[in-house]
Amino acid sequence: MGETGSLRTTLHRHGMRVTPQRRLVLDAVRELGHATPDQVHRRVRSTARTVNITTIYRALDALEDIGLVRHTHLGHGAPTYSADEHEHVHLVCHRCGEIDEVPCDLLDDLAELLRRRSGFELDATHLALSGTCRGCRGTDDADHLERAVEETR
Amino acid sequence: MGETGSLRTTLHRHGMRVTPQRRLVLDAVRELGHATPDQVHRRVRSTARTVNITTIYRALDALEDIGLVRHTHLGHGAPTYSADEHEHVHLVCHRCGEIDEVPCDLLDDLAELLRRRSGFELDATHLALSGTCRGCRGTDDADHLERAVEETR
DNA sequence: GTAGATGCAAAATCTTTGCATATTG
DNA sequence: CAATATGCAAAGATTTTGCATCTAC
Repeated sequence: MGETGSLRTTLHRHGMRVTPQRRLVLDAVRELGHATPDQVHRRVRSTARTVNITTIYRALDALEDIGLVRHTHLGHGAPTYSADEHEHVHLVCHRCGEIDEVPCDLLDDLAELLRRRSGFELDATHLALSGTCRGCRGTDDADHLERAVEETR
Repeated sequence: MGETGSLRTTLHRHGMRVTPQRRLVLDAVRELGHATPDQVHRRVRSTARTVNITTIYRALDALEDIGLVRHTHLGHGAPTYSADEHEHVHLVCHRCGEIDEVPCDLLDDLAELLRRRSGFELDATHLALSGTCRGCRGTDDADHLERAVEETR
């Protein structure tokens, strides 16, 4: 009842209604960790066949408005949604596409720096950092090196 | 001839050809700082009316392949491309959409941390950090506070 | 009962692809 | 001349909108 209570009260506080579709969407997001609207749709459909993709988009928007889910852009494609409580920073390898997750508090120092320097309040729970993962580093370094050397002369 | 030389040699090294369209696209990206394919298209069109949006996409891909431009996802919409030399971190306000830019080296410590911890080589030049800008912090904080208080009881 | 949500179909975006033609090296 | 790039039209993919119907409260 805890989870449900949270959804119900949070929706009500914003003058929104509790519907089975919204419950299912929130459940799907929580179960999937992070997922695109399409993935959420598929998940929801496995329980309720008739739910339309339009409803998924609208439910995700609604849940995001009230702060129960967030979205992040992990790569080229569609945004991925995740539950509010599912907090971590994504490390996206631009080479192989692999996504690693690390705790948000690794960014505490940076957050403090940005706050002081620019008055910017970093939201580390939204974050995707791109770079090269351990596995790809060997090859990638070689590539860059070759290019850099040729470039210099 | 420096700029042009770089484009020419870099393209050639990858077995690609120098075309007016590619030059214009690269120029546009450099002039615009960061821009969506559509914005690049408009810019290029102001000089060469007939250049097709398809060509913009292909040119951006080509230039990205050879490392002269990169793209970042700043928000919901289209990716924005920027020139390789145009390095900075974007601070994207999820409230008002404003984009601030700060030097990459603010992330040096974090990069070192991630390298040691996860073997991940952070590419700070690709980066968009989301959060709340100074201007929006007042309102946003109030919002969160209200919500947090109600949530707790 | 009424405001708000859903489903469906259609439109709007954004991006990619196929192919004939044109251009670069 | 041969390999590549471009333009155009059409197809794909993703997301949004309009509207009639339905549902939560």
